[in-house]
Amino acid sequence: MDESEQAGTGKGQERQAPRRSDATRAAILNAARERFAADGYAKATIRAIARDAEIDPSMVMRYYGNKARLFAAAVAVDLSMPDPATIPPGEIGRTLVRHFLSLWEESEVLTALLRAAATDEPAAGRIQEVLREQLVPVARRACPDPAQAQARAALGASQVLGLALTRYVLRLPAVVALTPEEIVDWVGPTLQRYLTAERP
Amino acid sequence: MDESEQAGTGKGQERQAPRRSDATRAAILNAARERFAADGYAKATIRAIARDAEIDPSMVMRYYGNKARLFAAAVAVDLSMPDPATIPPGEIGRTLVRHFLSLWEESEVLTALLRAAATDEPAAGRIQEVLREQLVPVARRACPDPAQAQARAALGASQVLGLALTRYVLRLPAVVALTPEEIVDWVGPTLQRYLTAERP
DNA sequence: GTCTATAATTCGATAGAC
DNA sequence: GTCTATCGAATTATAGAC
Repeated sequence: MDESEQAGTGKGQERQAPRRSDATRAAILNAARERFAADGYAKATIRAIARDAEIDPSMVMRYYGNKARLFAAAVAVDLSMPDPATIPPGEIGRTLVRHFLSLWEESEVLTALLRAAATDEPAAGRIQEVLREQLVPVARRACPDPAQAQARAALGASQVLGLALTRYVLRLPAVVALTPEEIVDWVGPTLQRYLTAERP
Repeated sequence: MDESEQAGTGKGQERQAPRRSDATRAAILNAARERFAADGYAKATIRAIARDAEIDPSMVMRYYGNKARLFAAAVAVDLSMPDPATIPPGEIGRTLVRHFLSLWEESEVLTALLRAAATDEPAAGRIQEVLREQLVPVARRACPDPAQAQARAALGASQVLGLALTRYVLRLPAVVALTPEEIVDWVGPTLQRYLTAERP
């Protein structure tokens, strides 16, 4: 969260007195996340985001410059991946599935990023960065042959993103109907095998 | 392929003499598939599709009425799913993965449909139809408890669509780098388990 | 900081000449 | 069947008054 640049006229501001614009900026980001998650990058208009945030569209431009920068600010992602060393070896798959499910359900950031990535190349690039910086390291520590960590992380990403796609983006009824426990029971072993099993 | 309505002035046409417009219509559909696959529904403009097909944009409207109908015509999908009864029981997962890989690579129809579905609700609805009509029946015949066919098909769809998303839509380098053989070896057992294993 | 007005594009869709 | 011309709507983005 780096919303602390540009102090305008940088005169002495009270420590606990946030700038008047802070509330506005936060409202914009929240509205942007919702709209990007619901409509994707192209259909989420600055006008609609501003209407949701109950401000004037020109303020969005004033604070974030253009639509691409607003999107980038709205989808800053921290997966907070657990350290595989702290997980019982046989429970890595199930633990990761539980972690991902709570990530996707506690915020709309990931849904916004995934939906936008399907048609916006910069967003697809960000997903690639997130995987490389936050998922591959986990695979490297969890799998028996670190040289294969990239391939194993790729397979895991295909299953995790596929679950997210069908459940939160496409909302296929049969996938939405699955309970979190069913998902953990079925998909956990898949991740476990992709990350830790010997080569097939 | 039902491009055989509206014979214009329906006078006697030779059997083997296709209407002059047939070539144009086919060129439009091919260009539309490519553009929808590459750009998604919103960014694929009728103007760009017409330019690729080397015709006038107004012809697209004349033949297909509007953009939504053009898209529907361009993404008519037949998965040609094999009958599980003809597959060795232990090879169902691997056979299906091979089948899906060749489907996604021989045409851009599925990529176009998936990319559009992320931001266009009608397209997402079509994916749901395809799954219900063409994938669930396979699951019903392959799995031990037909009552669970929907859930098992949903899990399989999450993995298959996740693979397609990461490989053909997002083009994550680590997923693109996987060879078809590696994918069959790793993902085959996943589908096998989702479709045929006892409940976990 | 906030808002009005508008510039500059771009798109889907239509009308009509040939 | 094919093309020109254009309408009407929507968008991002900017300039400037208050």
